[in-house]
Amino acid sequence: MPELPEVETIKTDLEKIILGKKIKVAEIKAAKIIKEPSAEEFAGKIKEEIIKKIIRRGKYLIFEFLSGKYLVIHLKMTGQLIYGDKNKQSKISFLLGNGQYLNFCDWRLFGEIRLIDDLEKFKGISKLGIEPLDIKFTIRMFYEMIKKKRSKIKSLLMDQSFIAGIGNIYAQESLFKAKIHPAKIALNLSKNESDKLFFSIKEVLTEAIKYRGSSINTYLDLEGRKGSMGERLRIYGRKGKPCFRCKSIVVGMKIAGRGTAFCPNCQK
DNA sequence: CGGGGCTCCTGTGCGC
DNA sequence: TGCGCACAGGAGCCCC
Repeated sequence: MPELPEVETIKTDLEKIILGKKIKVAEIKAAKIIKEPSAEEFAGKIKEEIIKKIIRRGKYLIFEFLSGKYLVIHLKMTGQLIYGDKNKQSKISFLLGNGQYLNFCDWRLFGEIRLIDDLEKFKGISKLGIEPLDIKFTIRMFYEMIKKKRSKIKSLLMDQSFIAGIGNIYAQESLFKAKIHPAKIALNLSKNESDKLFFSIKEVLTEAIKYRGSSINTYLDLEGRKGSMGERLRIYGRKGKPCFRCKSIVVGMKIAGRGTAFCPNCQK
């Protein structure tokens, strides 16, 4: 799914077109995506809400309404938000005050939408760890955090309660950039490795935002366009191909149930 | 605490 | 050609 850079791209695009607009109606074709309240209640409650602010927290996209309520969206693996005409594949369509639609599309139906009164009462958000691009996330803090952990470093990077927003693509990219083996136990990283990984995370995420995210399979931005970060990925999906750095054959393994590619020569 | 497996879904691609 | 399995950007849950 969209990870932090993809959600951030949608967020900044949304800010340009949707602030101050009203949601007239929500048309619900796949009720299972609405997690709370019930789909019927959701449709009734969201009418006439006016969008005051757009927030990203981890991989969550949040609409803050003038009323003080929040629309919380998680795109999971294949969710998309497409703005414009009504979209045939749309699972939830929001008709806006200007006659345009915000379409939530999601062929795997893993996506989640909630309308809630209090953000912090929602566990999915309250348990999230630090934002990796926040200035409060420091090199010193990162080392303090990882030196207590016995888990594999890649599992840790993808743990949303540890750091919010990194998923399977950018965890692999950050580790490749820092030349660290994805299965290395976190507390065994040296201070130097920890520092390299810290900068790699920031650089990889920043680059991915600059190039508007990776469109490996399904991710599209608000206008239905692909991001160009996919062409810039250095390790994700390259199992069996030569490493860009040393030409060794990239290998794959499963970590936390997820496919993981790494260079056995560069990443120690 | 950590990790493995399964689950929610649909679609694609590969090996036999 | 056809079938069945593995796998896909997420993450919660159970169990060990």
